[in-house]
Amino acid sequence: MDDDNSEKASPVEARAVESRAEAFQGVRDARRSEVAEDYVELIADLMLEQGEARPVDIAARMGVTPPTVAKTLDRLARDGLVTRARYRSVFLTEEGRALAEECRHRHEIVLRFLLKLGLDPETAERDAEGIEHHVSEKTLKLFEEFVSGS
Amino acid sequence: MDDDNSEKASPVEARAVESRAEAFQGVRDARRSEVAEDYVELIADLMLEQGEARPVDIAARMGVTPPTVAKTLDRLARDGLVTRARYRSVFLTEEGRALAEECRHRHEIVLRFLLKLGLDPETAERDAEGIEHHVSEKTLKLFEEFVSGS
DNA sequence: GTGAAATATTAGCCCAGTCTAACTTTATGC
DNA sequence: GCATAAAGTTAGACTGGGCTAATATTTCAC
Repeated sequence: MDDDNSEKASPVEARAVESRAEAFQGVRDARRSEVAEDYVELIADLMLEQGEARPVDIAARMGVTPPTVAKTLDRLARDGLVTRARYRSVFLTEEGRALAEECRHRHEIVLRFLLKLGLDPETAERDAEGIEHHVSEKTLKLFEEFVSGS
Repeated sequence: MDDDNSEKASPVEARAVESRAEAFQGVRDARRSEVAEDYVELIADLMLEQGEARPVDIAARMGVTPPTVAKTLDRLARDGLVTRARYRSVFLTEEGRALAEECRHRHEIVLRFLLKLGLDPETAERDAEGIEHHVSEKTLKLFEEFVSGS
């Protein structure tokens, strides 16, 4: 594979290694914010549907237990995405609303893209949920073009 | 939004909630195995390139520190994906090789798909890294068709 | 073959995200 | 309006995945 086959890395190789490492770094960063994005998106949905976002409903839709929701909401509050009062529903801050809107938009595009590609709605929804957090702006743009194109 | 606007959920709504919860559950499952997949894929690459996979090289390419690699490798060994001896390179088990091959295949398809869509190689590599773990068999099939088609 | 450099490991810390069990508060039915 | 049910919280545990600092081992140059 190498021109020298030993461990003295060429500058070109070093650059490739670095770039690869950055890619993984990026994926890890995305992972960290995934849960937060899922929550704010869901909270926005619930507020639309029911006028408020109750932890018990968040738990049901996320498929986790209420204590997990509580801990996560504390973190979101700490990070300025939601406001909450004990034993009350949770609400989005301005920042939270903005993030939710951005996520909804991204989710929408990815979903429509998958559907246009010919995927069944059920699978499209599942895959979109996982994919949406890992799609760069450039890719999203291409997805958008593909959806509206022809 | 609702026909009744109260909290007594209809069976249809209950089904939707359940389905949503399962989707998130699936994403969480995928997240759990992502790191393992990245490691076995990388180990396979390194063995091809250099004949062996050393922790120090894994660390460099993953963009993490050697202790993190050590801990992860222990987990992979526990899960039967790699074998290792102290102070020695790591090797894939049969199961690990199979997983690596499957990942390589998936990665390849996702990457080629993104490139065909018109994405630049750098971004395509980054996005593929994140997306590949969240693509269902059905979607992969569609990607494959898209790549070979026309 | 020995000493320095490179590599690998261990110990110990942190945070996120999940859980169960136990407890508190709020909401509801009668 | 009170008892009970529902919802929310707290406490405590576990796992994964990251880190730094310190230690152990191997490799390599000479």
